[in-house]
Amino acid sequence: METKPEPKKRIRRDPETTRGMILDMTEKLMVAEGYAAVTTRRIAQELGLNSATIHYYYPATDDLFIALHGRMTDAQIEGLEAVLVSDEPLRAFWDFQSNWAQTALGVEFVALANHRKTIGDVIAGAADAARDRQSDCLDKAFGNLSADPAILPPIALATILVGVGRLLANEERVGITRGHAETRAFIDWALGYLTQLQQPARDN
Amino acid sequence: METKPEPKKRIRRDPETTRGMILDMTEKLMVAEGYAAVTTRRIAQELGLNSATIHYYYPATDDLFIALHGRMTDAQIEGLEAVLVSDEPLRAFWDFQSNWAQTALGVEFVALANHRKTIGDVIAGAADAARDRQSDCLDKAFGNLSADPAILPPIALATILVGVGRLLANEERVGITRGHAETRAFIDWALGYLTQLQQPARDN
DNA sequence: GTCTATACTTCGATAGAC
DNA sequence: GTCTATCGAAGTATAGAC
Repeated sequence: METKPEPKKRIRRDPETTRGMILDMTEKLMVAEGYAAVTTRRIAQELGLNSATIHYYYPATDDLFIALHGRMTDAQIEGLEAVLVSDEPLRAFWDFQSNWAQTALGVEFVALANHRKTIGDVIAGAADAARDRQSDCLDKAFGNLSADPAILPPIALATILVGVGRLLANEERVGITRGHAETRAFIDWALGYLTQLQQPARDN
Repeated sequence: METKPEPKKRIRRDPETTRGMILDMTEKLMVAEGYAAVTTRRIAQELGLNSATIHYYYPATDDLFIALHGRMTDAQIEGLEAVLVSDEPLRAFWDFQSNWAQTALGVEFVALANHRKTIGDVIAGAADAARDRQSDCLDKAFGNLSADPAILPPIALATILVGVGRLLANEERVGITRGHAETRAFIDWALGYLTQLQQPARDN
């Protein structure tokens, strides 16, 4: 006996609420299962929505990724503002980079950029801008972070901290932990050293 | 007028040759377009083969990834052996990590591990072993690389160089270059400093 | 060892009812 | 604004001819 399934209730929501729900779920899926797990059907299923609804807000899947990337970039800038007003800006920057949950998201976007050339351009431009922003942030908070500023300019320090932070976050996500404790210990020591180095210069 | 297409010629190859061709193409696709671009049909098309042939050698797609990962790990170990006999092992290690073409491949595998939990375990175990190996390598070539070995043990240095090297290689692949020159300059300086630090200790 | 052919699945995207 | 329904493309995997 085939019984015709009841038609699903149509719940009318505020458009911005739905947009937010969709982006939240996209982010969740990307971090937990990788960008390839993001499909309009999967998002709809997780949210109890219909896949056509996803397409209503984001006509193509690329639109979805680009929108989420924009939101991520905004959040990153906000986070950096907080670093600027911290007591220990350098350490705050490191904590932000190495523990920030969205580090994993950034890695997924780089991988995605490699797979889909279309959105690669968008992401590449935003990443360059973000590094400038990171550099400015360290610059304002610290001036120069070495006896010889030519040796370790803020932008190089930012790049290194981002690189190491990403490796740790990314590897820990898949269960790789060898060498991580030793690395964190060294970074911790180095940040203290750099801060100390900066202190006398500030007094002059 | 429908004309029946001529059946394709069946070329008999040495099995190991075909296996190599398949792995080569898989690697090429992963590096150029990301792991999501690796499909049995795509590989077959690029090689002028039939997709069923791919399944003959690697029944499931996961088998293909695992086989390639094993080959990559072997190549990595071979590369490290070369580092051991270099005049400047530390610099050789860095060159190996930051310019090595297979860096991009490693990143794809981490992303893949996140997407497919099944092969994630295999990859995680191999990555831990590889880091041990890297550490051994630096250890043998250098003993301890800091005035206080507790500060910067070889495994931490290996992790940092891998992290920064991967970030640079990975970003350059998608056109992100901000801060890279400054970072390379600093790493270059730091490696020289560490080598110098090591020199007197060797003479004692 | 390599091919043809096919069954089954999942995805993106759209038309149109409500 | 959200649903049903559907098309077409692309994927995995297998059976069986050659």
